[in-house]
Amino acid sequence: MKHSLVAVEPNGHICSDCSVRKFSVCASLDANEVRDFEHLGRHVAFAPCETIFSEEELTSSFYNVLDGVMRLYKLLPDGRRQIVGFALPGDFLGMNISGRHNFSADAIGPVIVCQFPKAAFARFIEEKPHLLRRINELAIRELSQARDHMVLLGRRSAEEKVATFLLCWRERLILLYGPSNTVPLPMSRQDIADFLGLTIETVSRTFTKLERDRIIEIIPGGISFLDLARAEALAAA
Amino acid sequence: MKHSLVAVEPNGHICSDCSVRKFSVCASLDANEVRDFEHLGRHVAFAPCETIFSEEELTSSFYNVLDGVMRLYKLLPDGRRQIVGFALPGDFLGMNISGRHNFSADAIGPVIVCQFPKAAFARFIEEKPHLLRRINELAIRELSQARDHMVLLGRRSAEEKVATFLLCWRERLILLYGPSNTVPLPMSRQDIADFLGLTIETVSRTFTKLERDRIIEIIPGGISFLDLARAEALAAA
DNA sequence: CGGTACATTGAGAGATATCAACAGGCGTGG
DNA sequence: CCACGCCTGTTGATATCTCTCAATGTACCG
Repeated sequence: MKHSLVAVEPNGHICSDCSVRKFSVCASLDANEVRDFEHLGRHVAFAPCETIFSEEELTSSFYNVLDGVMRLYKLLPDGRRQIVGFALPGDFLGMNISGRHNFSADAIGPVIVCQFPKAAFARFIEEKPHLLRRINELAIRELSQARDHMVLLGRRSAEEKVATFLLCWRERLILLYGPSNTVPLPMSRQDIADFLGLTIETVSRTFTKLERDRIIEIIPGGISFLDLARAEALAAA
Repeated sequence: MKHSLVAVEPNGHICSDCSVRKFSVCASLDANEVRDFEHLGRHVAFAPCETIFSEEELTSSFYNVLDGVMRLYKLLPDGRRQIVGFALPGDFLGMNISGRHNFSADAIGPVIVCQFPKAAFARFIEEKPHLLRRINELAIRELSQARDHMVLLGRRSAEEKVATFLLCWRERLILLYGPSNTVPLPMSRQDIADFLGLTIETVSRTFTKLERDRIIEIIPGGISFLDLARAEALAAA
């Protein structure tokens, strides 16, 4: 794996133009604060499959995803993997209590992040209670999603899991890129399986079944919904 | 179900004497602030199985658990239940983005909470960034626990689930009440099953198996660890 | 003492995992 | 440009774990 921590724009970026500003922590900052904020972060690009940070590693930076998709996961000692989430543009990563990351993060495709040194960020936040409030808001939202995912992992069948995943993923993409019934899936079947607590074979079979039932159509790099209503019925069940 | 929202001490309590102060959100407040804080909360007692709040209900209050154990859960439309956590003294409940609770909370045994009207609490927090920071800290810790639980739900066997649960529950009780190899389990087998994504029968069988293997001993209202090392080996696996 | 709720145990079924083979796409290198 | 190999995904056959259904046991309480 190449280790290409390339700074794309060494502090030459303009936050006020940032494409993820309104989704991100920075949404809470006013024009003046954004100017100060610009000196804090630097854009960094990661190649597909590169690791942004690993579980148990000391936290030296926080990250704001600008472009691309990341998988966030935890490993058991014997190698079993649980993906705890996928990060999309606007997501803010790295907050923790212990000073160590409590999950790992890989780039799925090419990824660009805005990286903030932890110490400088902590100093900046010190006199910005509204930024803290924004971060808190994001944490609470994530917590709510985490609980939803617990329900999925603990109490749903394979078919329900896959249908729910496809619908939720679609919703997230709609928020970012606008409505569409075609849903790109940049992650592998293995990633989906590890997210849903299934095996790759079960995921594959379930996709095929949903296609046979004319609920989705499998297309290269994603799926397309043929019958959203029936998909939602499966997911709600 | 009786609806006994009895105010135990109608604002006659003294926060500085509070048993959960050092575990709770209030830990971040200094002596003066605590005095103001006292006027905000009121102690409320709930009988076993009473509901403190329900999912989707409008959030009118936040709650600080003072005594007892609560189950926090979500229901699927068809009645399947996933317990997303158990609340113990010191836990702070009710934060959300949407203005509605995103899970339900029942008392397991008798419970006493410190209830804060949402609006008053929001006003109080306004000029107390350290309280906000404390709340954020608790949210981030919970998020980390939620992710750990996702790994358990998605990737662990029944035996691993039960062993992990017993050990984690023991750790939490140790933090509150000091070390012991005897672990009270105030929740029912059904609660444990719904927490671990199992059925009651599987939980019962697994308890029995752990006892046959001389790892635990089942006692009325709880278990006792006979071989902590082997339990930890099962949980780590 | 009987009843009810909870827990345990057993037998069998079913969903998902496991193991194995095969197919398709893509890049590389001849 | 085509052939080969690799990687990912799909499909099939079988195994296994956990669930389901049913019966029994146990503790608590009126």
